[in-house]
Amino acid sequence: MKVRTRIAPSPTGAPHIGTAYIALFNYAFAKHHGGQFILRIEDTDQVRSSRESEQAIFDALQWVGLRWDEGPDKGGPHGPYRQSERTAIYQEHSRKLVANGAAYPCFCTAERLATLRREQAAVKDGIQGYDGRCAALSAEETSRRIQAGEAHVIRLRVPPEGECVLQDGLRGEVRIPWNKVDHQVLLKADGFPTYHLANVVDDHLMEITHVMRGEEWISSLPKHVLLYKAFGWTPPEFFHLPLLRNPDKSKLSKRKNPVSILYYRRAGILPEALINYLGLLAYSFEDGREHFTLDDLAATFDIKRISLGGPIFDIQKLQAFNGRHLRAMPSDELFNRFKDWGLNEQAWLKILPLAQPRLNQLSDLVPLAAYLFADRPAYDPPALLAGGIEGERLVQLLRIAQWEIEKTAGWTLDAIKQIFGQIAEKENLKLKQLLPPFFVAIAGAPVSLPVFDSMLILGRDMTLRRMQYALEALDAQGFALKKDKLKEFEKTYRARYVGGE
RNA sequence: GCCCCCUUCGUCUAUCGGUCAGGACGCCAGGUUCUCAUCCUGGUAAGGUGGGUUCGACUCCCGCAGGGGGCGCCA
Repeated sequence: MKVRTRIAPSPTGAPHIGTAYIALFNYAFAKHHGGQFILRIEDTDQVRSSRESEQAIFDALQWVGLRWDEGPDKGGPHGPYRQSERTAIYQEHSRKLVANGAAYPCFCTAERLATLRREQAAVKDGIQGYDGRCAALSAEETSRRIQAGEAHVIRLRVPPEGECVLQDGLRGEVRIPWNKVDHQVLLKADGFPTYHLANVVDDHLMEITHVMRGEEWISSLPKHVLLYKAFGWTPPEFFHLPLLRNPDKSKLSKRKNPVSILYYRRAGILPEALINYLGLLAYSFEDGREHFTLDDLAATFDIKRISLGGPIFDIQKLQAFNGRHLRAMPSDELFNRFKDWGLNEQAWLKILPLAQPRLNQLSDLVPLAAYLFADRPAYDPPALLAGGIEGERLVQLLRIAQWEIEKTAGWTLDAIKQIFGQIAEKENLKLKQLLPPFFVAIAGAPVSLPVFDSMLILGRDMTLRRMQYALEALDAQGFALKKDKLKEFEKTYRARYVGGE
């Protein structure tokens, strides 16, 4: 049997470091067994998915050197590799499930479900999940309502009792009572599949033999094996890998850590160092070596050597490994790395028009532009407040800027101008009043090259990171929004910015 | 609240019942270096807890505790 593994990211937001981490093990396993590694884009969430983000995933995975054998950009015998282009396949499979009784149409509205959830939450010790109302509908009523054009989803029929016995390649047997498994929606009212249906159908059709994915999926494994069974398919082997964590041990999140692969690239992390570090998390070589390449990992990979405690993503150690790689390089190679990284003619040609009006001597240029090549610009935290905006207010403004920056479709000068123009307007500030702290956050000083152009040059991920650095600097001075206040504020923000644009 | 998973230095990990519990990052100290960094040497620091099983448990089993994940027409 030919080994086939896959990485199946969702193109929402920045390409996640966790994607590279899971992809790494899938890649290593496939290559170790002379098999194939497939990239599939899971863009069934029409609202959150974007082509821009998909492209960023391609770039990020390519950058770290995880080459896929089949994927949306290069095709293959089992395409299309983008789930949004496979809806007919899912619908057809969904029909099969309804026909053989493994699934059923459900007409319950979002409101009823919300009420149901609220009621269930109120009952202590109560059961959770769909109550199965539509599962009991007669065939006549069901078809009559469908004929009438009533909106409906397709739900998975789950055994009412008993236990689902699962096999996880790392943990062995896992048992989950069926009555704890929800009647999962498989096909949404818009005709798009949910993760569960699309994932199972695709993994089978794409002949995936080994599924290595995040541990967060283990509790939906019963649904997945049930689906394989309902289709009459042999399930692949499953391996649930431990999740990357923040220093506080929660699941790695962008609120607490930079998670964009592109940020690390911009910050000057070498792809081979990132791979080396990621491979060190949850995995160890039998011979104890700690410095290795992707090829080394693939050559010796043994999935049984994955350890199960969720590793904390430690940026400091990543930097230490990066430094070792960097220092070991011959100068000429290092020089080439700098050029690839962005210290090149192209970059200077972008910077020069901004710097030229400010030059008196040639020697002025590099100091003026230094912050564009830094990770964290150096400044005294109080400098952020010099513009006159009070600390807590500034925290709010930085947050708003982050949310708006994440939300915006393209990263262009116009988009950036619009973001800050809008913030100034909605917050009742002149741009001139709003911007000083942003100059400091981005450039490290209240005067610098134009800040919007700087953001454009730095890129979205690095811009976001500098907002985060500024928030940290403010936090150190006692200005921060605590968890609940932040949530509250985010609601206010949504109402003002997202609702009424 | 319910279900599932996990548990060795601060952090990443090694250990296939018998080890002075090893390595790496961090930190500390010393050496090299015009300074700093690098590099080298040394040090610091760990088996959550209570029961079993066993001649012997970090290692196997059970309870508890702690941590994490899941409980969406998100993935």
